[in-house]
Amino acid sequence: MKTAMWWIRRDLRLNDNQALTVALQQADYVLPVFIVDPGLTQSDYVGDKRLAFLWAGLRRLEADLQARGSRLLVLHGDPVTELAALVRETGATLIVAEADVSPYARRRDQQVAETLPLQLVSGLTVFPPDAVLKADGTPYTVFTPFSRTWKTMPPPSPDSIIPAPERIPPPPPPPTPPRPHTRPVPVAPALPGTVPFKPGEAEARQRLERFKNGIIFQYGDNRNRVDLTGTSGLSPWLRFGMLSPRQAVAAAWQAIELAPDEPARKSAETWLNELIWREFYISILYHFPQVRRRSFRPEYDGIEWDNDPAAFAAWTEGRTGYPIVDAAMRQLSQTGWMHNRTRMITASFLVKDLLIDWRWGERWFMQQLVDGDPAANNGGWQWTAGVGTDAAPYFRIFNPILQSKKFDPTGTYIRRWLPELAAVPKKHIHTPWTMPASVQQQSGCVMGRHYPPLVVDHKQARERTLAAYRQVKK
DNA sequence: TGAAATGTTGGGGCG
DNA sequence: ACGCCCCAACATTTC
Repeated sequence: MKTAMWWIRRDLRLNDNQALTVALQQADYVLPVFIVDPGLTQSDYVGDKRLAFLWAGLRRLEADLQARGSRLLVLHGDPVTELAALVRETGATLIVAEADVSPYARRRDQQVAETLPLQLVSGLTVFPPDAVLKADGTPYTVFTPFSRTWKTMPPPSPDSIIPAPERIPPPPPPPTPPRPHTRPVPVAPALPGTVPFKPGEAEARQRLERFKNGIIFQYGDNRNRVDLTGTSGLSPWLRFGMLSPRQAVAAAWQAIELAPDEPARKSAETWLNELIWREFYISILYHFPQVRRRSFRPEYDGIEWDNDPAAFAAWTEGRTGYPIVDAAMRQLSQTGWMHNRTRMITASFLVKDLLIDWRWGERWFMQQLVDGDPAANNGGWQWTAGVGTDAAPYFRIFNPILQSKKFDPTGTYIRRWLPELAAVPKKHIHTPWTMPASVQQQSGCVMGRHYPPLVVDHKQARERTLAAYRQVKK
């Protein structure tokens, strides 16, 4: 009788799980195992909020496994060592895992595969990165042609989504007692009260269903409005595979077909495009792993950044004096999530107003975001900084005041995250420094006392950045 | 998935 | 009546 391990990494789901399916097909017993790898949990690019979501997600997965006659084994340590020991103890002849693309994950899996029977299975994306290539066999570096080819490939239909197995047969108890370092999921700092994410695939499916039947049809108009619920909000679940990309894409196609009118159809297509952006950046990280450390266009690594630690602290703590930036940075540190539009605004502000290396911002986002994903986060930052694939031209600089007026027209978002501005009149909400002294008194928001002065003047900052970028251009 | 600077046009006030 | 100027509104170019 054959035992396979299902090595869980970022596929915390029983539905539509290709790795689990392969393990069940190829063995009589399946042993689900998660390894708490200090190389990951103690990285500079990880933070409490994402870890807490992961631990809570594992507990949920454990319950789902127990309902199917199985259990979750959680090991702590180096994956190569732990898996080798576990193979010895259980006599497992196969380890199945969903392939991952980050340089760390690929190095790790390569080491495991040198000595152990590791089989990697697709599932992180709808199509594996090797399957979406230009006619000459090289990878795309521009989004639009990538998405065109991607869309010509057969989409996942609703009935191709693999249902959760009814039973996952556990291996017979091992002859030796469990090793002492086989411990349960770390009792993590519970999710801070303000982090609004309930882990698990049931929650993910519910949210997808709700989104698919309503919000998606106004996505085109509302997705950029930071004061509305216009986005899917599914990123934390996608990040840990509590929702499979195939499930998301199948839902998008369904919505496209069921759309009542043309604008609704366009809206659903726009959301599908966002899912394709995710696949694009995963493909970029796979084919160009060096982007993790360097700009995709290396000439831009010659930029003379200002990198002022005080300015960086003002940015991280949400006290730049620009309300839209500060509101977003507080939303991030309080909830572990930020609206996509404000991700662009705050990123542009760090790079092009403060002239701070985009990697500083990339790291901070990874430390704060529950949905922090190396590929998408890196791609987004390089895009904003104008140093990446298909990037915004370097001279495309967001004006934080105009962006604020456009995408938070009533100031609702600002007031939600910056209570000190709650009573500031609409006229001044995007530019509180323009309040006359009497209005400052009335609204209980005195500049310099209740709210900080501007850390930089946008107009001057813009000129400085254009000069710095021009410098390396020539 | 930008914004600022510069150019063009045309209506209206006014001498 | 007419030309001049101002400037809003829009278009184009530039960063």
